[in-house]
Amino acid sequence: MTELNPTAASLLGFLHGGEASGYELVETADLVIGDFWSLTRSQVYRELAALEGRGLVEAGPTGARSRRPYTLTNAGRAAFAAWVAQPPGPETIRYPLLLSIGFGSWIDPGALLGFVAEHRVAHAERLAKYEEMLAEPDMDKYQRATLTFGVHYESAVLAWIDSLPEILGG
Amino acid sequence: MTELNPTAASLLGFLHGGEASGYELVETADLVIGDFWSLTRSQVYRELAALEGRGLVEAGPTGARSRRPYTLTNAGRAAFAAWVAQPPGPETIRYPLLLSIGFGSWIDPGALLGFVAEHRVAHAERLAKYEEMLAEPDMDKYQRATLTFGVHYESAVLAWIDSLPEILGG
DNA sequence: AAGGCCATGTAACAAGTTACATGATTAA
DNA sequence: TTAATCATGTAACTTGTTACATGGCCTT
Repeated sequence: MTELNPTAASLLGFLHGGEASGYELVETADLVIGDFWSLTRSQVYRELAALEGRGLVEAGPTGARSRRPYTLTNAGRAAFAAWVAQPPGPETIRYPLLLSIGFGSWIDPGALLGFVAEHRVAHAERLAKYEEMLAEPDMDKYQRATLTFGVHYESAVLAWIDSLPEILGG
Repeated sequence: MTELNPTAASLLGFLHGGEASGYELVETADLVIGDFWSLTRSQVYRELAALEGRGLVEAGPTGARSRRPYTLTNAGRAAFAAWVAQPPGPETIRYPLLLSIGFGSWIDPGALLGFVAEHRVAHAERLAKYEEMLAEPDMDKYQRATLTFGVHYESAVLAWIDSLPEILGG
């Protein structure tokens, strides 16, 4: 039994909440883990097909708009349980802005600072979003933990951005 | 002329420093951008082949151990210049530990904190490494800027980790 | 001169992205 | 009742990963 990849495992995780179509799973995943685990529609459909092939999920009868509702099987529940018990791997970050800065000597200084400024806006917005969400008092402590990561991360990025003029300016 | 992807563009960037084999480029890239732009050997060879096909690099005569030294062409230099002038895209993060925490209600609490603790060690080490590197007085300001990101990032992760017992413990 | 290591590269596969297709709903 | 929109999915392509192959180099 080949290992589950984190994307497939997450789908199994979400299916614990009851049946869902691929489309709905994408929505849920985007909302719940999308900020630290990117995935796309096509991926989800492919994983669901693979999971069905392995007997970890079952598709119910096709409904309107060719909606195919998936449910967990017992094997799927077991596979998920085995997966969550494993230690998670290291994170990967791919940060194009850092490439721009790393190759900054080939860029017009004004343009470079412009890139950074534009970038800053998006981070400030996400930080605000996370803080707003955290204000919600009755929230699952696990989601609170992941949101708190978001706050720390975005704050760090903003602090770093604000330190750049001093580093690059001189 | 299709766009360059950031990996290919980075290779062109490094080739400004003179000829290099694929192997050497992997080493350089790992060292210089590896912490925020992961890439693998196979990718590099594939990109080099593609770049050669587009006339952006040229392979010199094959040497010992079938080493193939690549050099930039003028077209390559131009393509790189065009690429660095573009605004960089958003970063992507994939953080398996956050998945574990998000699905934390299915994990034994002790095991979860164990995962976190193990993770913490790696981050503390990287933070120390970055700080040590920054102590070097005569360093390119662009590298200093990217290293400073590393310091902010790792510090944020550590602070977040240290806040977890309070969030999850209660 | 034999054994192990290291530099170099390739091939096969898995995961991720982009662009497209289609048939319900809903709103004008 | 037609047009717009939305839910749903597929196909083609690009990127990323893992595992393997090979032959020069160094050490004893």
